[in-house]
Amino acid sequence: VSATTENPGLLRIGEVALRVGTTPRTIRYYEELGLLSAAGERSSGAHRLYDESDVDRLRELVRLKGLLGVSLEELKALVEAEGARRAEWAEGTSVARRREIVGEALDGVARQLALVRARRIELESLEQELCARQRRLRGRRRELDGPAD
Amino acid sequence: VSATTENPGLLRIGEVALRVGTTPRTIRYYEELGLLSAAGERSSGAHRLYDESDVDRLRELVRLKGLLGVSLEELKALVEAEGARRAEWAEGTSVARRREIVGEALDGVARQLALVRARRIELESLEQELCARQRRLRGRRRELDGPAD
DNA sequence: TTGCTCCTCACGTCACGTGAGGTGGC
DNA sequence: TTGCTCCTCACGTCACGTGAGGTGGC
Repeated sequence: VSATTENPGLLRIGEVALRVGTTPRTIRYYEELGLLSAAGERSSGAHRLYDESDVDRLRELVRLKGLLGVSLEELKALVEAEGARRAEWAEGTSVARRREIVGEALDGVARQLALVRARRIELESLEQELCARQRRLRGRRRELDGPAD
Repeated sequence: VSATTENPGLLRIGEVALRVGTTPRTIRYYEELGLLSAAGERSSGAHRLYDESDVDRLRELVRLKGLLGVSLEELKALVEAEGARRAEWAEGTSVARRREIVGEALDGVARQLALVRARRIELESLEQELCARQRRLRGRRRELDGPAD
């Protein structure tokens, strides 16, 4: 709820962890691996400070890691490739190179979609089985409650 | 492909791992934790032998662990509770007790369904976002390929 | 006898959790 | 000054991976 007095919109690591649904330890670990930029310049030993864009980025990392089921190393490669494409695109380049960039981005999206769809299909199958068990159990409960024959 | 000569339908740990899509190390670890019965009696140092029902049980454990996202300790509690209910049911008991057993089973199924549905909904949301990105990228690709104005 | 898979330690790894002891901003 | 959160080691944990050295069945 409270931030630093002189830095209006900035959050400390505990607040960020709360908002994203993770822990300070995890945030420091991701920074150590190079998944998060090092939270601005920081005199060593000083508190880390984050803004809203840092919160968004972290939330997306946590989400992708959980839903795609990839390692942190794979996740880092994934977001770095995406970042490199965006940077090169914004920098301005030839139409031929832009076509390549779009192609690589489409490949990346296709790989992620394959992972997500496979998991969703398996989850739906398990969900159907659980629903079937639920119906059978409710049937048994009705039998036990009143065999009103 | 080959089993032991004198024990017709039995499989060794490597074959089981292949069929289930896991590793011998994981199977031994699950046995150590008590998730798998100790693969029959075994003179110490002898090879572990499994039948089809062991394969099915292991496959289900691996599947539930991956899809529910629970720890092995939680998974053990889950399947042990289920086993205890089935055992007590088969043993034969009062109608009142049977009602309780069905109620507990329904609670367990409801908890698993909640986990599965939450994950499925999050996956569907990510899938929609990825599809939207895919459409935008395909749009850009068409623009780059031929601005046939 | 030669390979093959298996066995049991036991140390390594990944993604953090959890104190230990200390510093910094309201 | 008192709490609070923060800091940096650094060891612990969970779910295995990975050799090291050895035994057992075709």
